[in-house]
Amino acid sequence: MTGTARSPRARYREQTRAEIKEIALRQLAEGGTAAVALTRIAKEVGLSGPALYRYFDSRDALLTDLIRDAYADLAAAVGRAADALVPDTGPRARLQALAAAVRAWAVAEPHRYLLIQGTPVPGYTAPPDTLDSARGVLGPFLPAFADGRPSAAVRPVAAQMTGWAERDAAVAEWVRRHVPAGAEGAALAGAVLAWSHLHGAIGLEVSGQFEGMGHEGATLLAAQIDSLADTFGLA
Amino acid sequence: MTGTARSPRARYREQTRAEIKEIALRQLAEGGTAAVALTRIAKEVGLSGPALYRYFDSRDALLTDLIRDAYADLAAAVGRAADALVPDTGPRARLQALAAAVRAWAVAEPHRYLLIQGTPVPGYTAPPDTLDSARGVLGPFLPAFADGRPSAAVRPVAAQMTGWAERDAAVAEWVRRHVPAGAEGAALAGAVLAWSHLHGAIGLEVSGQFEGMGHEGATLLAAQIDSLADTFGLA
DNA sequence: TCGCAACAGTTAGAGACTGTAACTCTTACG
DNA sequence: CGTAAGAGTTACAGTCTCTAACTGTTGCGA
Repeated sequence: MTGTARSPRARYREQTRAEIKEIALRQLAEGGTAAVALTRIAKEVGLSGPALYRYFDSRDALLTDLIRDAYADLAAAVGRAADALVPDTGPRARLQALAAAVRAWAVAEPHRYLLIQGTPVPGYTAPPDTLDSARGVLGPFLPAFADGRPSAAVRPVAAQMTGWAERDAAVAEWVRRHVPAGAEGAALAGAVLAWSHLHGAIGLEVSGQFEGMGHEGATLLAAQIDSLADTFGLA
Repeated sequence: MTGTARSPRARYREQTRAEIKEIALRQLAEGGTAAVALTRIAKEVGLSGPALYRYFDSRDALLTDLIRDAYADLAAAVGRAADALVPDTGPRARLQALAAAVRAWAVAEPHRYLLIQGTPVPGYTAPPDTLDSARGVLGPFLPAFADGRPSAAVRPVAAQMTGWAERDAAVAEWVRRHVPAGAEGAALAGAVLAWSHLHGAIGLEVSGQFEGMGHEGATLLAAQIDSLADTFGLA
């Protein structure tokens, strides 16, 4: 690996950065984004205030790093779930497994999920690599739709997605890494729809809007994913 | 109406509160929740700092008020859309119209939508009347599912919803106001699923995650709602 | 081996913000 | 018309981000 162990100084630096992030995550879990305060982190790590600016350009930079980490972590979780599937898993079961993996990650670390999905923090500091990160999460979903036959309801989406893949070479290349040629539109549409379903069901659950009702979460998401599989005629 | 004009003092008070909220909304639109600052509001309204605490107990109280207003506004928009439907509108068309109304409101005022759907602000200060507010938005969706036949995919959700309605009298009463008896489970399931679909598609669009792709938003939501109508066998 | 540049850390402080305390002026109303 | 409630004020304590200017340390090349 690159960057793991260079000079002793660089190693120490990485270690301190990691410690800062760890404390920031704890604060995030305890009080949301607003509770992440550099001064308090500094106190906890035994440094005095401005020293943290040696490690992060600003509070926003720290949060951005946290966001990137969360995306990577989620993508890894999804990837692990995909790898754990037995080879002859049907597309429907694959979909359910991947969706469950996303939800499990989100429920286990709600604050980190909210960090990803909520409005970033200040204005719209959408980092440019957000799209790539989303691709990392969504990639394993693509193959499930390779043999899908989109119903009339979602065919307009598939058409738009085909157009997108034709215009954007990077996207086309990404899709082609997961899916045989010819199925780009359907696969993309399926992935985006899956994303939207995940965002809806998990977002509601994680922001605690399912308090009164006998908590389902898993049931709701499973139902939506099952419907999605129906919509694409998956086996 | 009650509370419109009482004493001259009370009237002035209401006026000032309204002015404060107006400025707060502008700040919200310009820089997100973090940009709403009492001191700057005070400066703009011509008062000096702590005077605002005569009108709002705290910054959070102000934001909570903004959230309540946003919910009420959205519910009103949905209600208006429902009232505008011609009497013999089919359930599928009704669903599409209501969903489009929600999306239109959200796209017109993204910051207010994010205020509603995102993590409130600090921790989880979920106001107790959030559920009622959500009901106000969701109520008009219920009748669309009165004659619905949930598919196997969503039947587990309907079952859970039936159980919920049996346990929670307030919910049961609310549902019964919109839907004939016997259809509670299906109607509730449809409404919650619709909510989740809306949350997913609109949330992604409003947080700007659809940048690269040929912007759809409306297409995606329409497709999801159409699928939902399929799932419930709506005409 | 030594010198110095890059690095890690410090204190001091400016500026924005939330919220409290103590006080004064004004006005509605009994 | 006297007074209590309300609207507003200044002063201030405390938290936070971030900059400036300075000091101590370390590792690396000459």
